[in-house]
Amino acid sequence: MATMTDVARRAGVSVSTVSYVLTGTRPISEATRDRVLAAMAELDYQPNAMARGLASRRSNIVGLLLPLTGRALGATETAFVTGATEAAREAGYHLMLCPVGTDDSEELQTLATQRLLDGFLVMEVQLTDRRVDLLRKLASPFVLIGRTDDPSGLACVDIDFEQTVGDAVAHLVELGHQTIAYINHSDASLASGYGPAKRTAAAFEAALERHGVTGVMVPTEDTSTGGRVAIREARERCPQLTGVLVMNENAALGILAELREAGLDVPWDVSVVSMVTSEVVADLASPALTAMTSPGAALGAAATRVLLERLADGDTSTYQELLPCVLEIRGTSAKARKK
Amino acid sequence: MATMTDVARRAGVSVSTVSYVLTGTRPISEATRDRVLAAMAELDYQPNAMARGLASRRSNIVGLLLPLTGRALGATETAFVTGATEAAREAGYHLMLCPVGTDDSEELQTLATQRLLDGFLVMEVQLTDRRVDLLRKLASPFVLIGRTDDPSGLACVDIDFEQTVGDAVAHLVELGHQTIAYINHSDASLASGYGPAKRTAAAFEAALERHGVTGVMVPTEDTSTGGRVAIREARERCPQLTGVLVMNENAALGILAELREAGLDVPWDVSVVSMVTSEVVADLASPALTAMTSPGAALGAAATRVLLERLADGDTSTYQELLPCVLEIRGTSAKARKK
DNA sequence: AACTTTTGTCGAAACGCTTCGACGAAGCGT
DNA sequence: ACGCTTCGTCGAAGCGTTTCGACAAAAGTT
Repeated sequence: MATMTDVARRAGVSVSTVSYVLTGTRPISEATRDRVLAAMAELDYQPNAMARGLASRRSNIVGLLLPLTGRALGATETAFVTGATEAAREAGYHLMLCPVGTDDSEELQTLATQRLLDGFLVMEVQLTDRRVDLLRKLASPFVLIGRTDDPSGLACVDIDFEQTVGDAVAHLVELGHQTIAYINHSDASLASGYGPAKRTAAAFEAALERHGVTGVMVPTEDTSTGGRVAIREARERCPQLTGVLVMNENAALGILAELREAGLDVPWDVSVVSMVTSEVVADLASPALTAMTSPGAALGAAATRVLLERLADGDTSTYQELLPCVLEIRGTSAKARKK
Repeated sequence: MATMTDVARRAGVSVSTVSYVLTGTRPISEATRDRVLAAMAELDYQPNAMARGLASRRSNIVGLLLPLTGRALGATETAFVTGATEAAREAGYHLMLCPVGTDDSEELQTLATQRLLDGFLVMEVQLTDRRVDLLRKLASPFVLIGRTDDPSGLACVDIDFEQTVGDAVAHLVELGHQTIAYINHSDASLASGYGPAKRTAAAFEAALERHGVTGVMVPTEDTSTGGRVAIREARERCPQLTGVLVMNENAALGILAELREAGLDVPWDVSVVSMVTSEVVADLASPALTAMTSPGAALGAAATRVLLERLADGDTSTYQELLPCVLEIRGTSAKARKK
């Protein structure tokens, strides 16, 4: 394995010159640069990442804090991860997956003080999140995917839930639906202060009011069965319901099945709009789900860009970027039947 | 940030002694060890990962080579990634996601010669895979998830497709199904030599013969629509067909929808068994899919363990470990109707 | 009792890079 | 032609560890 010293010797220059060619920190004459570059090529030289990291105090690696709950990642999260990874690579950075529980401060502290990572992307942010306090204390640069209840002083990239719910409800109302159910995440998420659950709940209320239509919110488990149970409950509480908004991809499929078995036709009897849904899952359903497609990859890429920017210029001010899910009309929404 | 020198000074020993306490490379007296440990605790000392990596030539990071095709990862792949990550962490290692195309040798070479990673986990292995040759040439330790056509001299961990297909067909035959369709991956995958596609095709033939039943194989796209098209074709070619084996989760849902719309009842008219399927997706379907559940997380963990073992003892001999998918009977398979 | 080993510790030399200060050679305004 | 800045390069001092050789003291071997 060739080292910088080898390159320097071969090019007839000093080690520091080689380093300057590599990093561009100081001007180098064209002639010298060419000689150095040639030497590198001939020797198949690759800078040693560890040595470089030690000397420069930057690893060019960012960590992705991802609480692995044991259950699989949804398509949205996956897209996020891949988006972030790609964006990092394009900027010459690497992405390290860090399966650290939301309140495993021990582990996170170790990770952050090891100097292995230049900064962090924080996923699955809670409304009050201990990781945020810790990272702040340790002065590690980080960007949240999501928001705490008070995002001042933080850098966040998140889905614009208010807008998304608003657009979804608007879509249903435009189609003539006057009674709309919102199948949210579970009671437990709501209680634990999970941001998306709380924000969408509020946004749903607001949207109903704005359009002067009525509706119910039913929290439920993020599973197919959860969807079945929820739609049953919703129809009991609101028999005249013709529009359904559902937070969870998995629940959406359950809802479709349950409605079909109840002898109701989707979209003609009931329209269903699924939120924060990936294309893959939307297409799995029959008919394919009309959905608010989550900008998973875009979110990941945006978050990464923001983090890298901040690493470069040391900026630490408040920053917020909200990306809406975009309405993708497929087969589960249609004009409401005349009463 | 405290360094080892600080700890040494505080404990009244030399730096090397502190290092020995940390790494256990040489015997240290109980008394000294305690003093050092105490000093570390008082100073909140954390070894610097870069310095350690430079000096020891090991980063304690393994790379996961994952061709990101742009489309999202399936549940199986996701489980694999999380399984690997967890296993690595338990052994004091980190996992880095490396989105490197199957034939982006350039990128891989850079990655491997950078000395950032101690070894590689290789996903999405092709029957003839250039990455394998490259890693071998560079003498980078690696473990394949999957197999090349000639796995001699390699370390592989893979799904036992032969066994899995065998079990699935056996299940259908036991239920009395005499004509079985196998909906495989696409023609393109087959042509490009994608291992799972080819291996299952062969295993399917063998299983049919073994049980003396008839069947067809239909390759198709890994989408819901793909499943619809394929089942239509299968029924045309084999009208008496009552059992379906399907490789792809997404296609499985399409098949269910198509059969339903054709007025056929699953499982009573046709039984469907989905292969290499995750629980989440299986439960999404109505009825829930009878499936060969893929051991995603277990595979990831196994691969990681093998890799770390090899890193530790420098072993480089052939190794192969095959994990079967296990049959999970849910709602889409039942006794064949008497003719 | 005279040896060899093992144990516990130290000092110093790497590991392969970045970065700082220095310094001659140009380039420039006057 | 005189200082002044800018350019291009070098040497050397880190960065924070691990690891090697050395060595005294303790423990085993005959």
